Amino acid sequence: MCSTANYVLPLRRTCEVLATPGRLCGGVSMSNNFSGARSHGAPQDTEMDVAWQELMAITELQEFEVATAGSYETAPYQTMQPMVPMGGYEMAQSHSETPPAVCELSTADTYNGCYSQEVPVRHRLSSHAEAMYGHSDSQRNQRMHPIASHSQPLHVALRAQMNMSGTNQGQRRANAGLSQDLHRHMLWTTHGADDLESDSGLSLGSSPPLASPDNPVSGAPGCKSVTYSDGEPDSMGEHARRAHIHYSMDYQSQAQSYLHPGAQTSYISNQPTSSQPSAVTLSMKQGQTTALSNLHIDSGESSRGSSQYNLYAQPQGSISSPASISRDERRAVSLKIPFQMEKIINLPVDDFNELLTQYTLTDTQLALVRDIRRRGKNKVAAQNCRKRKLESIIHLERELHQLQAQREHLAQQRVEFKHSLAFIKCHLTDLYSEVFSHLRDEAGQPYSTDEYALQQTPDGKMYLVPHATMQKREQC
DNA sequence: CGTGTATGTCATAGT
DNA sequence: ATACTATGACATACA
Repeated sequence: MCSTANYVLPLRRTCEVLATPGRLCGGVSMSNNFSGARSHGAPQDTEMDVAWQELMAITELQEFEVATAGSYETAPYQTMQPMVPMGGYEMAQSHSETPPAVCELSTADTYNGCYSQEVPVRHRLSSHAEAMYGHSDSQRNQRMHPIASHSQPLHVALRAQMNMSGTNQGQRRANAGLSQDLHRHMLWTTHGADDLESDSGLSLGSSPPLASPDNPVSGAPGCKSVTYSDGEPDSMGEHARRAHIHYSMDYQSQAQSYLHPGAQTSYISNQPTSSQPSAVTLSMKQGQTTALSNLHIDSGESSRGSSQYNLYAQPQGSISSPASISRDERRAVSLKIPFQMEKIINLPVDDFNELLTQYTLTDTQLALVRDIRRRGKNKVAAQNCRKRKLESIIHLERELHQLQAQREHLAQQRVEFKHSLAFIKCHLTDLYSEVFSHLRDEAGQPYSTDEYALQQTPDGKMYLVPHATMQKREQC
């Protein structure tokens, strides 16, 4: 067993730091943080390493080391501005894993300067982050309009997402699309409908196909083989669509008359002449925009979509005045559903059922009404779902930016700590040399740093220890 | 004509 | 069991 008493060299007091012979008291301005400091020929280097290890034992620094070593940064955000050097330190120094051997920072001015700038720098960092990402507190608390302030990254993210799903889509469309089309084709063939509805608006399972105006109800009410298709020629060309304008006008004026009784359209010509298509079309657009405004939850939406068709030969690019009614509305008209679409969709279920009891509806009508309700609710749900999705993307982007700013801040702190540590090491070296220079042996001669080293015990006492003894002790 | 976006619809799981 | 909601996937219109 090795004991301290065996190798402690009694020291004659040669300076004020020696309170008792053979021991140095903690009067020296050495911190206990460096209690493990020892000397092996080159005392500075070894002690520095120990001190360095202790400092790096700080959790935050370790974590930062890991984070830095991970190099997980994403390419799109590599363009962040370089870290702002702290005080008089250069960034190049921050990447030097080996502390400077020569203390160039051993002036109090430099040391103080290192921290005196911390607050301003933090402020600068914060401002920098806000400038980069627009994340002032006021903005954080305010609901962002999608695409407004993050249009580019949002679109990038969205595109990425859509592309991802699109890839999947492409694979599925080959199969699912084929099977669905086949399914539809069989359905329509079965029901004798030659007017294929090319989009997915056809209810495949929830209700039977119904009659269309083009294909007048081939069966009596309740006949399961009829279809409520509006006969919308989805698959026909624009020319063919325009050929249906006459029919559509009558059809929709009828829709206006009792689907939206509150928006009677005196401007609608029940018998539009082919010589006045433009004027009639314009009137229809305006009237329907008003009449249908209640149907669309999100008033900002255009009429685009698979179930709303532009039958009125709108000039290309003019989408500001949606001029179509939904397919379900036309279906409702064709089956003479005596309710407003808005009521069908938005009434509470009890009121809705009560409404149904007030009329005698055929199974076909009933099925259509329920499908209209389901589709209407689902449409709103889809709109909300997409809004949430966008907001979620925005939130994640914001979080990403905040984390990047935090990372940058931690990098700054790391630079600060490194330089502080370098300074402390230099200061420690100076103190060590100073203390050692004051020590004298019994003959009044100074101790050689090659033969002795100062060592501090955990209780703060300082000992002058021969190197040979220390080596033995290490072997114990 | 190909591509991206917006929207409606369906299917399905969960509430 | 029924109605409703949420969401992925698909289809379509449009720019």
